[in-house]
Amino acid sequence: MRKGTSAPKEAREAKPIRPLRADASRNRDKLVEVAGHAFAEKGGNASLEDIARQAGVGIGTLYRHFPTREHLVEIVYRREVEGLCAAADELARHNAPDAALAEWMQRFVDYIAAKRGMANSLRILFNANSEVFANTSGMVAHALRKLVDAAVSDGSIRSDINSADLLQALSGIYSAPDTPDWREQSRRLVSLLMDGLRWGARKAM
Amino acid sequence: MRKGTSAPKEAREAKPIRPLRADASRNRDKLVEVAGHAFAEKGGNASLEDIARQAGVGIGTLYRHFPTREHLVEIVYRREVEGLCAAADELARHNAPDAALAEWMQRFVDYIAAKRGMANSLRILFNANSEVFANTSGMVAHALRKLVDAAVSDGSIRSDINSADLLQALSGIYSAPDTPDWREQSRRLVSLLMDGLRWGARKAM
DNA sequence: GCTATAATCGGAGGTGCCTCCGTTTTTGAA
DNA sequence: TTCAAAAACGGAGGCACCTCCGATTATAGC
Repeated sequence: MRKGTSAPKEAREAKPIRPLRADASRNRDKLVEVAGHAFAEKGGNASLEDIARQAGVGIGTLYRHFPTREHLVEIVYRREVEGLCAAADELARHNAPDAALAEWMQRFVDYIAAKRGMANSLRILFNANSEVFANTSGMVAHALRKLVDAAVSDGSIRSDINSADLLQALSGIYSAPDTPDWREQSRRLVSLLMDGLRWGARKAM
Repeated sequence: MRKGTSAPKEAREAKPIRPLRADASRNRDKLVEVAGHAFAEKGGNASLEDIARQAGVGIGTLYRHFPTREHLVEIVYRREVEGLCAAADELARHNAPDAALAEWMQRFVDYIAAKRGMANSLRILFNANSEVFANTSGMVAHALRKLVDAAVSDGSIRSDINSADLLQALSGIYSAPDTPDWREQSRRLVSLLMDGLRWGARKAM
């Protein structure tokens, strides 16, 4: 939030009776896409006017679709979580179960790295509207569980661990302090976790 | 924070070798005073330009004294905590110990009520600079302890409770959700606490 | 294809943030 | 008292936020 005296926003996304008009829908998609890049690059307070400009629409259009900065952050956030979770299925189809798990966790780290910049907006969102997070964190847990279960069944990782434990470890990564080499450190940590998981698995390495 | 692309602020209050020039000191005091009212009335993002205007100085002067909004919030906050704690001694001098304690807790509630508006700035401050809070919360604890100890010694409240317990209860008030009748509810709660404290005291009521 | 109309666009405008720097004031040493 | 240097003042300027509403455009029914 920045503007001084304005009252708290209450505008909620009215459920459209009729589908979005074709141009509107196009613009909206473009805005979300551009915003994703902008937030990743410049953090959670990238200029909304820049985003509108890059998407080739007026600032008014941006605000009609997303009444507040947080609305936009939320959509971007949700879209990326969905992407991350979809990638889990994709990875599982094309890799050995343990490799899929390893790769997915690395992507998780990258994903979190991108989100650190918008931490502040996400926090505001969290206070206002925590159901979004309930949904999305549920999705992440589900994706992780499928990968872990597959790898356990396959015998490529040990069976005395469950996905909740692993999620706990990954959460720790999220809340670690924001040092310059955070990303590298986290990637090493994930490697370490994977080694631990493979050690003592039924299937020899 | 609102401005988009600006880098994080690092400016710290340089410790002045020489005392502030007379006019500067006057302006600074006036700014803090006006800011106190403004934050209480309009919340933590009252317009800084308004504050400067009301204090009769230019916006540049405000920013020279307080490089960020949070600096100003911090000073106001600290000043008010000090006032609250000083009031404890004052109350103790002019009232019976239990009355002093009761009154002080009510003032604590009022004080918190005023601060709810600036919760967001305080949170940012807290992340950046939590030593301020360590100091001030220590002061509050100390003030409360003196009042409680005096009332216990005097026999006007029961002795099987300590000031830390009471502080815990008061903290609960702080974190309660922000309903419209928050203040009234909290005042009643404090009354209730006081009744509990007096019940079973050595000295009959 | 044509048109009425509902939906959408887009940018001007008012406000706030913060910085920068020329101008003014205070200070203290002569 | 005088005056040069140091300190402080203050507002213009550039950018961003968000709102409002006249202009534009897609859509549905004919």
